[in-house]
Amino acid sequence: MSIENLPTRDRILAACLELLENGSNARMSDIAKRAGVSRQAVYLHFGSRAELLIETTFFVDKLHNVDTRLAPSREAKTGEIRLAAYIDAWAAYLPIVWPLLNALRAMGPGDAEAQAAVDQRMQDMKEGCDAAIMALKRDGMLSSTYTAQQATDLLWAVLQPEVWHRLVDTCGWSQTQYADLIAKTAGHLFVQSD
Amino acid sequence: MSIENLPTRDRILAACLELLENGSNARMSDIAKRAGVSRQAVYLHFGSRAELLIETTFFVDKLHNVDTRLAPSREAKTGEIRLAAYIDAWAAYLPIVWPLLNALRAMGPGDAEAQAAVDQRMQDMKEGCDAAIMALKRDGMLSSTYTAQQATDLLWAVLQPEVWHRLVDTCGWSQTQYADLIAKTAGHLFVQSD
DNA sequence: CATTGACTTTACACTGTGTAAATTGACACG
DNA sequence: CGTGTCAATTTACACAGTGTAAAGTCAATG
Repeated sequence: MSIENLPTRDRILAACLELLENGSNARMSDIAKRAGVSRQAVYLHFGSRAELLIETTFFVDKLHNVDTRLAPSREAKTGEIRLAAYIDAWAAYLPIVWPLLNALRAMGPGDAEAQAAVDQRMQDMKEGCDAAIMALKRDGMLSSTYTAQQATDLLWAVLQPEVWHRLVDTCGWSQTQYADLIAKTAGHLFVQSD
Repeated sequence: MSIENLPTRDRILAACLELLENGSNARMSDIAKRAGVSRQAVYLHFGSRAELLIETTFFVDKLHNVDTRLAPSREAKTGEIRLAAYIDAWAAYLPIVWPLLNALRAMGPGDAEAQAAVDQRMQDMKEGCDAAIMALKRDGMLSSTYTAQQATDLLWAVLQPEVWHRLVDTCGWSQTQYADLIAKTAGHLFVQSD
């Protein structure tokens, strides 16, 4: 559709994204073909496949107004609401980034650049976890079961994309089931039940 | 050490395992070199790299008496004990299989054989989750928060190797911290607190 | 008209997997 | 003793995919 008329660089990014979302093979030549451009042209814009994939993650972020999605969490009055809102936002974001994170991971440990990009994403996500847990703590609503550290780590670990993928893809959970049940679980684990 | 004197096939398996555990590159030629054998000899015993990796998982299973480890869980009197014992066994097993699962995953979606092997492992693990949850239910000790289905899925998802890896490797949890905290969490989530 | 920039075409180097075939050496069997 | 056979070796090659290099095209701009 709108994939035409775009500047070449964006057309390549869009093509890359599209192929990954389809689960199709996304070799450099596939992406080039899809973008209607020669394979070499791709290297004119991106130094390597890893770089292209990484740029595509930023592309998709922009495309979906990622930071807007975090507003409800940031503006939450209570820790409890913040936690729920954060999980909600992340859950909605997961199906969008999954193909990219997956492709980056699939580049294997050989590609340090790709690995680092994934780790960075995860680290960013952890900040959100930390903020939510801290908000809970501030409210005196953090369950005494765990230290704040542990709670953050645990929440973060449970929110790993692979967990989402297994639940949705293998267990057949719907997107809303995932979001609801994880939110419920996090509440159960981390929110002080008086 | 004992890597010598073994029949060639086992020497190859041991070499493969050793390299993966080291986190070294485990290309076919690396493995062959390590085993003190020509690269072609490896193909004499294993049809492909995927096959070699898969056989190595079985090799490592035997090496660590995997089924013995599950005895405490199987013989548990109560569901609560069964759950704890199962998590314990799995937690101890994780650092052992991790390098292999990782290598198999790293073969990418292109290699269906490798993917299937990982999925099979995960499916086997899920049976353990199911058994534990069912034992809890039988005892009338399954928390009413989730259906048995949901509990099984959730437990299974939390026990994903990637979760373990992130907690231990990125968050710096010790092996025992992981085992204890996950057990505690599972207990908290799934065991009826009267 | 000349230059510049974006892209194309063609060609090649490199890595890693997997296949094929001829060769060697040891051991076992008649 | 010879003969097979089995395991492994050596050498060679095909193939996919990434990345590099260089020359050529074509349109827009000054």
